[in-house]
Amino acid sequence: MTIRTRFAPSPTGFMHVGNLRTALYEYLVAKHAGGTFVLRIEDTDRERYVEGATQVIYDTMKIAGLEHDEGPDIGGEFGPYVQSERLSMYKPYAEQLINEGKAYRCFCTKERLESLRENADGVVGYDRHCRDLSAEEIEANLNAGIPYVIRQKMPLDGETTYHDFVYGDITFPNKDLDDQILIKTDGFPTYNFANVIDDHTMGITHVVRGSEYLSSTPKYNLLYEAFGWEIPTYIHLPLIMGKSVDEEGKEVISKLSKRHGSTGFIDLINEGYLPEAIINYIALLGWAPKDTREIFSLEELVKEFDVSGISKSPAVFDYDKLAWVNAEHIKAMSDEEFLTHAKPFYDEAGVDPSCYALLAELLKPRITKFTEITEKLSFIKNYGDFELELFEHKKSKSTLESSKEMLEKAIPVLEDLDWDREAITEAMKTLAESLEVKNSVVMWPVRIAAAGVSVTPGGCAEVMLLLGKEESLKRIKYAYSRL
RNA sequence: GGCCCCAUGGUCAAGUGGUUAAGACGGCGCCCUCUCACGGCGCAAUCAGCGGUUCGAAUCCGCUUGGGGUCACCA
Repeated sequence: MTIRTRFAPSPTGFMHVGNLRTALYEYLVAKHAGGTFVLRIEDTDRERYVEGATQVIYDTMKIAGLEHDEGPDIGGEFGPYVQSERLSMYKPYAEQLINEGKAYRCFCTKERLESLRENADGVVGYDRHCRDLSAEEIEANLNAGIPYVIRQKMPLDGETTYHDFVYGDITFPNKDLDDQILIKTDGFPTYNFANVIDDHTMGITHVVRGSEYLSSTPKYNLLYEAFGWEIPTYIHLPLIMGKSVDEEGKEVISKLSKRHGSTGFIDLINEGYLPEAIINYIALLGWAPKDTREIFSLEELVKEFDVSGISKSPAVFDYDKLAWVNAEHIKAMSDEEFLTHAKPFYDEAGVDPSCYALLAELLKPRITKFTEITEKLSFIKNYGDFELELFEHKKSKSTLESSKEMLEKAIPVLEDLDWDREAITEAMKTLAESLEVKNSVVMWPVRIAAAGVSVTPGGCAEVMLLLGKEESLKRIKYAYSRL
């Protein structure tokens, strides 16, 4: 039997990383076993419909690399894959249940249900008022055109146990199960009902979803049983949590949501995180490989993923670790790949194309996100009357006096030099040697004079290479004049 | 509040009766070094508590505590 999993998002226009992580695991569960990954759009809530939101889902899946085998855009033999196009098929299933005495029409008004809740101490469900209406009453209500919903008859006693692949056996008392609504007044199915019908008719074998569904799963199973359908394998995932601070300034941990900052996939991308790094990181939230490896490509995850590595406890989303994973992916890039990402920032910083190779080498170990390039290279365009104290550096044995002397000696040397890395470095070392001082005594002031800032991505030779011979000498002479 | 789930350092986590309780992020220190990184080395930091079971518990059981989830004509 081939494994079939599905990702069933609602088109809200926003792909939360929690949803993406669920999609990723669904993809991995299927692909690791050579199975099929299905995309289904759950758009039954007409009030929440957002224009273009479905496209956001396609785009996100594509950027993330989670390509589905069946879906609204590419078809498949179990279509349609958009719930709103399947609307006509749900009600007959519910009516079948009514005929078999497993479901019933409920004519209660919303007002009645609300008052039911208001009068209760705690939170209680429906009082099953319409469960045993007589045939005459039903007939009369129907003839009077009173709107109704269809509810499932839950067993009144006993308990329901189901097995989850990661949480094991879970048992619920049946009396706590509400007579859930299957079909709404408007004739549309509820999410839970449509889900079961769709999963079954689409041949889904493994239901992978967040653990917030743990407590509604018995209801799903009772539905499968009512129809006599085979119950799928359940794989519930630990929740992704976020840290935030409440009104009293206390740190609280709760299900990751918008209040925790950038939690949308696109937000993260805009902040400079790589899709593959995000995928890599969220794969590690709630799952651990058999060895201690942490950096994976999607293909490698498919190969290494194993359901037994999924943990049960919630995981807090850690931006620091995400940043580290991102940096690791950057370091592993080829120069060509690095350039395609860095190019926009190079253009902004005013980088000469002849420096691309050098920059790849300099920047790869120095940046966590590509967006940091702008700041790292700002010295190329910006140069002014920086504080002369920058020339003083205790460890490098550099002082204002020594700096003045070193620049004076370095200028003529630099002037008739072939402008390449080896030459510059060697010349500076030779100069230091001839003056019987440490390398740093000459290199420090030269670098500071050229860059105008104390922190640069590279040493004096690299900085001057990025600036070019003319600009470098111009700056150094100017700095010398200020001393 | 009822029900369900969870519980190893600040965070992610390995561990399935006998280990000096891995590893990673972050933090701190040292080395390398013309700055910053990278890299290398090292340090601090964890089995929530209490009872059992056992020759022996992070590992099994119970209770307590703590955390989370869920209780819609939303998905």
